[in-house]
Amino acid sequence: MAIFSKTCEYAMRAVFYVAQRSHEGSRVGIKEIAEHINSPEPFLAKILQKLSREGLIQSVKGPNGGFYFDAASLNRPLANIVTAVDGDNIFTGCGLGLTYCSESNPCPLHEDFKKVRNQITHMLNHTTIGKFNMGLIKGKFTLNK
Amino acid sequence: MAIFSKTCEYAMRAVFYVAQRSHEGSRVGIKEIAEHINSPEPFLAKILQKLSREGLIQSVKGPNGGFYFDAASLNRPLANIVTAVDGDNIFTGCGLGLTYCSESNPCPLHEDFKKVRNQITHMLNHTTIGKFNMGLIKGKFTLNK
DNA sequence: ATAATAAAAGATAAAAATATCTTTTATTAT
DNA sequence: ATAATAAAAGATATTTTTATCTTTTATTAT
Repeated sequence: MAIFSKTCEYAMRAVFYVAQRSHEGSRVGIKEIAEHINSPEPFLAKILQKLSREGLIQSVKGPNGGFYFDAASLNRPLANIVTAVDGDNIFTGCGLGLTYCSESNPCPLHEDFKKVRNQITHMLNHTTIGKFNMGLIKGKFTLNK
Repeated sequence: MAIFSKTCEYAMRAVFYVAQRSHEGSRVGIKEIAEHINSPEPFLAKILQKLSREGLIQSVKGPNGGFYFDAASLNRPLANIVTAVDGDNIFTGCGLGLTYCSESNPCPLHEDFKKVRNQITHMLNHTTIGKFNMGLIKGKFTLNK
């Protein structure tokens, strides 16, 4: 069991890949994205459709079409993507799955778990979609396998 | 999507409840546990059976039987429970789900994600199964809903 | 206008996680 | 020994997540 769902992992990897290609001035088709991030193509299509509907990623149909990010979108935090595909439970939920748990009425793990959530929140809010463009272009990172 | 699976949430809540009752000198049946932590009884049974097989929780069959923790088990870290039910992906896995990702060949999120994992690892290793017994007995915490 | 391209949408399928039910085995008290 | 109790084990069912397939719609180039 991983921290993020498969859906979310694919979404994050796809977003990083599309961001890099957008930075280079290209649009990129589903097939190419799926190949480069090693995800099932039709499943990824569904994920990107959702992001597209929410305006988090841009797309155009037809020849030379594909997905891309405009300048504003490249500066959005990864947190937006995670929320869109997985909801906000990871930012706010109780570690023991208790609904009563809150700052004023904490569960046993609350204080420790809060630190974990804060770390996740910080990470996802401070990672912009375009943050790794240079590293990806330079081949410092890869997103497949 | 929560950090831990439902299975794992139930396991942790159950363990805390049984620990408290063990501290009081009682064994406790599946039905009572399930009621107090608000989990489906037969599903919880499977989870506890697994923990029992691995020697992480003690049990006796028959009248006056039930689950309990011996002194040694009360001092085990919660991490053992999590590993038993969910594996060790949460302690070691990559945030983007990449298998190549490692300290020497990191993915883009590696450094930030490492902090998250370390926080989780620390929390689960420093929380013993019996840690909240007093808080639970005094009614400072509850484990249902 | 037409053909080609690629995303969007809708319907369906497979796998995994979650949940339930039934039978068996071990233990205790009588 | 017998009856009662409670966990263990095995088989089955449901739900959610993950994955696929087909049809439609929009865009571009000719």
